[in-house]
Amino acid sequence: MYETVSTARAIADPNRMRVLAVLMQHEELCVCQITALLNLATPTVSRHMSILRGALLVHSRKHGRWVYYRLSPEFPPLLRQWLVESLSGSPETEADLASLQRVLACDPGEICRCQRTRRVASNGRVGT
Amino acid sequence: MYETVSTARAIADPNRMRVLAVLMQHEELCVCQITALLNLATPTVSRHMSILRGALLVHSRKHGRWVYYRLSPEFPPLLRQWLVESLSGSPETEADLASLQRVLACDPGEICRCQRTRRVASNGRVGT
DNA sequence: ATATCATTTAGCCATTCGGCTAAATGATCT
DNA sequence: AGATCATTTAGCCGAATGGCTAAATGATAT
Repeated sequence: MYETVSTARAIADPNRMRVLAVLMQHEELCVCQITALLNLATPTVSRHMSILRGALLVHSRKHGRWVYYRLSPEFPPLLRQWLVESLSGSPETEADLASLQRVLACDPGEICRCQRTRRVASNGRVGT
Repeated sequence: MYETVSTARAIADPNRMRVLAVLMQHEELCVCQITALLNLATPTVSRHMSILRGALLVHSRKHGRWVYYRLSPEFPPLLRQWLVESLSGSPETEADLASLQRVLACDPGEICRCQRTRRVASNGRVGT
């Protein structure tokens, strides 16, 4: 039963649910793409993804410096069906799928560069 | 989407999941019976149940001083199927179903009396 | 009307969660 | 080897969670 609870806890967060909804439509995304989608700090996204991985809902693959995430093959089918049924058409999901298209239009390297720049810029501005 | 998240949050707690698992087998239980099953303080159970009701997973019916809870008719069927599949056979669920039989063997008035007594006893013993 | 009783609400406390920044890791490229 | 870079880990902080006790509520029964 604790496995079931841990699965439920994993999906019981809006940002993690958004990631899952998107991964149901797109197969595979790297961390920086997810970061762009959720508009959160990279470490925050990384922790969310590790929670999803801990619950076996998501699987990660390392390729060079990039880490790609996709839904795990053992994602419970009924749970997935419920999420699809329940999320599809919601304004938030629609908006995320639109963002996804914009994210996919850039190459990942570009996205990372932007994220780095943004970080540095804000650091520079904050100092004294 | 926030409704979906709130549903997920509602089931993302072991004690609430236990209640749901039991209500899938027994249709209707009153608060004192659930309290006996979970072995928690009554107010704690009451709050858990109000969270489940808030997520529309559970429906309550008042009869005299007693309040009876049952699964809501609009409990998402796919979610329910997943829970059944995922929880059935787990040791915790088995144990709870066994407890359920013991609880059902008593009449609810008796259970309430016990709970009152227990409360009073512990209050009495703790003093000074 | 008063007392009793089942449940809920209010309020307290320790723990968990989710965000962030800074530092560590592990891989690539000069 | 050393620099650069994508991601993860560590650690901090305020908000939410889940437990409890005490008090309030709303219904019966005397």
